[in-house]
Amino acid sequence: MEKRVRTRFAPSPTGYMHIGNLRTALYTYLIARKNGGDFILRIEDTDQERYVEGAVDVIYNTLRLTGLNWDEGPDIGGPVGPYVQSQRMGMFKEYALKLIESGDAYYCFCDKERLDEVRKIQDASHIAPMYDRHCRNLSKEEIQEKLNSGIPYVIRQKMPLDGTTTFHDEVYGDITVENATLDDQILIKTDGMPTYNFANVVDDHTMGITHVVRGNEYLSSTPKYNLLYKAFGWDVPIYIHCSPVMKDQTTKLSKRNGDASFEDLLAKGYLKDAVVNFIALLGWASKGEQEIFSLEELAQEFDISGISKSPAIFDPIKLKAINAEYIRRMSAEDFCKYITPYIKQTVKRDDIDFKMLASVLQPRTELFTDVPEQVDFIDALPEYDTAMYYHKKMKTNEETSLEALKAVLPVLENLSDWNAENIHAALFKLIADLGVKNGWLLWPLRTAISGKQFTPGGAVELCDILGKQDSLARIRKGIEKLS
RNA sequence: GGCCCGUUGGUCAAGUGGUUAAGACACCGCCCUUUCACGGCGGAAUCAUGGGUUCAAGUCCCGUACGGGUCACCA
Repeated sequence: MEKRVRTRFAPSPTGYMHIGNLRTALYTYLIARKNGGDFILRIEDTDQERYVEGAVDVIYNTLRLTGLNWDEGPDIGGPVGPYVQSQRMGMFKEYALKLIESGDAYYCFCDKERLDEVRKIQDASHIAPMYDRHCRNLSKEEIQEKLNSGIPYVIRQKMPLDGTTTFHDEVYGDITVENATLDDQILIKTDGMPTYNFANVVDDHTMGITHVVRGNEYLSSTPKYNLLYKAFGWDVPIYIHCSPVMKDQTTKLSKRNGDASFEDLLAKGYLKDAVVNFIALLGWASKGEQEIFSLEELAQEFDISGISKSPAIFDPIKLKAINAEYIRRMSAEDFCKYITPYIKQTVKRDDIDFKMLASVLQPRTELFTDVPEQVDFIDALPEYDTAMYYHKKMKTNEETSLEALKAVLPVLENLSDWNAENIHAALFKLIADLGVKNGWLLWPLRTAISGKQFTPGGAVELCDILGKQDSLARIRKGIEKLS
């Protein structure tokens, strides 16, 4: 029987959800769901110096909001807890001791000064900085003596001195390194606590993790992990290393560079589902040509073989396009609900039919935050230049526009039942009567009532939205300006 | 610097030895149209580079260039 798939997202609580991290979480989640397995959340909080208040909540909130629901985690528990790394600290030393017994690790009593000295010499002679294995071959007696006299020690991994180590990664294929290039890394620190590298391996194994998904900065330490699994006699997990999300050709997206975090993107008006969809596509391609996916669809479609090796540049323009696609696919009711607060930022008058306004806004909204500016002409007619009445293709200019507005005014004044249908009928009858092109009449009208170059909707819709009184007042204002 | 990894249009990318080298975003043009959008149609635009293997190379091998990662008692 196949082993049940178990994946884990193991973030450090930094108080900030980086887009690259969220993408890793997403892929990790999707692999679990696709295979009917478990998605586990483990908080790696052992770096006390980086401790940030409320940071764990940022992780919970982001995962919940995006729908990346975990099956086991600190808040809901599970069979292999605890799920907070700082609460697991007791178990690691005995694992390290086992490795000492098997000859895969050793005590090291070197102090900081000696290590610094060694490093300095290596630097000076341009040798790769590495522990010089000074304590690797101490006799049993020497070790016991130092232990007895209470000299502080660390436990280091004993790397093979020759040969090679090969591991397989689902994205990068087989990677082989010379064992001689592997440092005898520290497993247990002077304070008895494990290093990340050690804790990670032991945690992943004891939690039954089958697929390790992480950034490719871990590619170079993976051989050491593999040797650890081998030393313990444990099954090596399936590795999936993901290339980073870039800001441009040479720079990673990062907090330091002031790049967008997930929460920043939401604040900028992006829909959470659009962001998730976009980052899924950043470094992964589906077999088919579909690009818009719900989380459920992604869980169906996701395939590790579609993950790309090369880094992907975060393109805000593409994100915006996907966001616009999500907006267009919303039901009219939902859109109206979402958009109302944004409209209200600039529209204070209470005689506006929001439903109607929303319906003209929907096909031309890419970002909710663009809306306030789009509707800023509704409360009051903005100051505008009469040059706007000139339009080459419409064959209009200031004179023809004056003529057009003068013709329109009485017709609309006499319109008793003010709605889009009637306005349309009246205006097109006038156009027919005058024997002019639609634009000759409608371009100046739209200009007069909006004072804007671009508007959500044409003259008819705008008249309807603004109401009879206001529309007529704006037309008179236009006539005045043009006279 | 040592080691590891990567490189298909502006961007995301398909491609697994034989393709007119998909598709999407962006861009340009046209159509629709009362503006802008939406929608429809079309266009320009890519295999980093040099060798080799092969009847045939974006695809396999070697070198070069460029970019990234990693070399902590951090995670």
